[in-house]
Amino acid sequence: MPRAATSPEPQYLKVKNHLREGIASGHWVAGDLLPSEGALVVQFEVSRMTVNRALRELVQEGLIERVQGVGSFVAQLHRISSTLNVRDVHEEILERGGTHEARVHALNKAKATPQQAAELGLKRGAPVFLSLITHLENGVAIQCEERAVNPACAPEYLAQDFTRITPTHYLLDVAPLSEARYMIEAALPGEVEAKLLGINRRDPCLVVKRITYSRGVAVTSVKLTHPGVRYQLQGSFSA
Amino acid sequence: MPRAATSPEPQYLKVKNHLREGIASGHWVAGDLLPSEGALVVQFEVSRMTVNRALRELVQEGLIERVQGVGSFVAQLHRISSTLNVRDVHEEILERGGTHEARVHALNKAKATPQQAAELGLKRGAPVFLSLITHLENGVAIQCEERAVNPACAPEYLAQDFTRITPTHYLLDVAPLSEARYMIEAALPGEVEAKLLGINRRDPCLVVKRITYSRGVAVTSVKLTHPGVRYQLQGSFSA
DNA sequence: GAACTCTAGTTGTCTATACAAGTCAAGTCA
DNA sequence: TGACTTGACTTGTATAGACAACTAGAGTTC
Repeated sequence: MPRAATSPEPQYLKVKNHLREGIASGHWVAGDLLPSEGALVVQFEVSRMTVNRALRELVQEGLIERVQGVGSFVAQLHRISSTLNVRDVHEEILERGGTHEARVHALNKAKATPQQAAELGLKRGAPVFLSLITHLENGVAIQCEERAVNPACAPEYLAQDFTRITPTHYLLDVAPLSEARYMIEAALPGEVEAKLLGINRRDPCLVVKRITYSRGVAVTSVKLTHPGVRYQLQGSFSA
Repeated sequence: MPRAATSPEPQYLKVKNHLREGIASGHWVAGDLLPSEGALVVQFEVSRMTVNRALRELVQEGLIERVQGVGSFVAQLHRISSTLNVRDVHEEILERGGTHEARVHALNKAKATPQQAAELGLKRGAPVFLSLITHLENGVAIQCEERAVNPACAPEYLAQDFTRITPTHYLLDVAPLSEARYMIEAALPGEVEAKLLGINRRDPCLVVKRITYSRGVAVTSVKLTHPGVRYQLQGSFSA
């Protein structure tokens, strides 16, 4: 049977929205058994593949859970999860309509400290590239970026002009991102960070530590220090 | 044609992994044109629906982008995005193997301050329910929870025993979650928070502010203050 | 050269069917 | 009673084909 030709909204979305609304409205609550694929096929007069796609996507969105042989259930919505974007600061500032300026305070080769070696999977004392850069939005420092780079992944790192391209951007170009670990905490700035950010050592900072991997190899570890008074992470979540 | 009966890994996953690995290995880099569905159908000897599913899921994961009439391309991986779970503190502590204890310091009705009214979409001076609770992990305070609740959404809020069930959990039971906004920042604790958390007023704190909505109506706004030295948000991301 | 048409190739959606695999309860048999 | 079988129902995956919507480039016409 050919589909209704003048359908603006795809059929699978109709099924999906029907279930979504039923959950949002409380018609089905967490744990409830939803209609089976077969029942939805009859109700919406579509093929099972279409219903199946709708349900698979709802699983993917975390709204429902399915058990083979049993049925589909409304998921426990007892967690508020949201996509946190840890983004290139340059793009982020431009998106806000601000101007971005980077100041390179250090860019050199050094022997890895034990911590750096552990984070990057190098031998203690092996060479690493280090950079210390502050990022300014409309002339005000909002991020202090302390970075250690695995030389094997970006041999030309020291030759870059980081006032023109951010290390994040450069490294993503050089080494395809495959994995990242991050940690967010509140802390007081060190002496260096306080000076570079132009803040008092007692001013709280939002610190993001991140290690990124490419093809299973640690490329870089970075500590991003933001003045708490000038920087927030924001986001929203929609069921 | 029947599928190969003894296939442990589904066909669509084979296609998906092939493309994923090609991207991770740098065989295709950001912006590259990927093989068309038709080409993959020939290469893997599967139906187009199977290839299509693989590609749709890769779009969903942000690894590729598709343009109708043109082709499929490797996405710009210039953002590290990760699912941030802002979870019920009770579950979170139990998952770490710790013991959770809640202390209710206040639980009362009051007139909404202008800020509370604005956040919850109420009239200034309208009644709101307020609670002030600290959460302890293994006897140590790790979170101070200051909450304002829209009475229309949870009329029985004041009658709950929040030493037994967390407000987060109770509210999610009463009002199905549909949307949330959050903000994460570093700040110094107020006098009350410092006292309740047993920390110095100069100790930096990780503050999460969150407003949650149910069916478009604001249910609750909450400010969660964590001692920076005892609490971190962590996560990982995998392409 | 500029505007238009046509066409091959691509993705987006949908169908009808099929078999595999898992669950559960009713029925059967020792 | 207890162990086993059977069958109905569910989801998971896969197929072969179809039409729609869109794009880009080649070809045609003016």
